[in-house]
Amino acid sequence: MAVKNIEAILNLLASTYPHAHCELNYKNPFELLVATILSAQATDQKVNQITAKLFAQYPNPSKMLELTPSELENKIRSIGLFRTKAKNILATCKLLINDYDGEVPQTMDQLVKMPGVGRKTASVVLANAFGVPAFPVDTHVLRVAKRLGLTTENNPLKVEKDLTSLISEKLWIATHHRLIFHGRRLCSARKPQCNNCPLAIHCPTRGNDTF
DNA sequence: AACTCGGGGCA
DNA sequence: TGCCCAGAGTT
Repeated sequence: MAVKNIEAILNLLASTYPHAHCELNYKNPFELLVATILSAQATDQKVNQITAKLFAQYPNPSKMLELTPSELENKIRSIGLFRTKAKNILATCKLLINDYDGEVPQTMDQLVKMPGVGRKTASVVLANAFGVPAFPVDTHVLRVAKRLGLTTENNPLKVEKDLTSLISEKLWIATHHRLIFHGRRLCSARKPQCNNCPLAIHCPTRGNDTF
């Protein structure tokens, strides 16, 4: 789809959020993969306070597999969905060791086969850990992109197609992070602060919080 | 498309 | 208190 103000919107996002970045703490692709699995429906802040201790003791798949499911559950219990996430993380570690020599693969097809890894998580790992062009679409991106008129779709994959065709490849991950920051600060799900929004002049839905 | 998982965040 | 959530998987 064509968006007349796309350049202006991208420039305003860049100037408003010049330092937007991945807020998950990690030192290697494996840590980012685990942290991103943990981040589903949880804040990066909560994930970081868990992974700080976890990664110090279990920095790779084989170390992580020294933990039983219930032991790992107890270490991540302070965030939600802990049983599912513990099971998925351990299953993913086994897959990494069995099929990838303990390394994190660098393609979307391989990553989304991992338990607990969907397209959003895979995109985060590809873009942030490997510099592979990818555009993670989460609920913030979904909501903000739709409000800004960058897409009319509701399906995350279709939204991703719209955004990646609309925006130059080298700006994908930066724009992703800027949309996240914007979605948390001003363009929140409830009561968006359109009065203080520097993008309002270009926003077709400004003042309308029903999107 | 509509569930389920789940403790935390926030009104 | 009672919603909703920085997704993914199953039905």
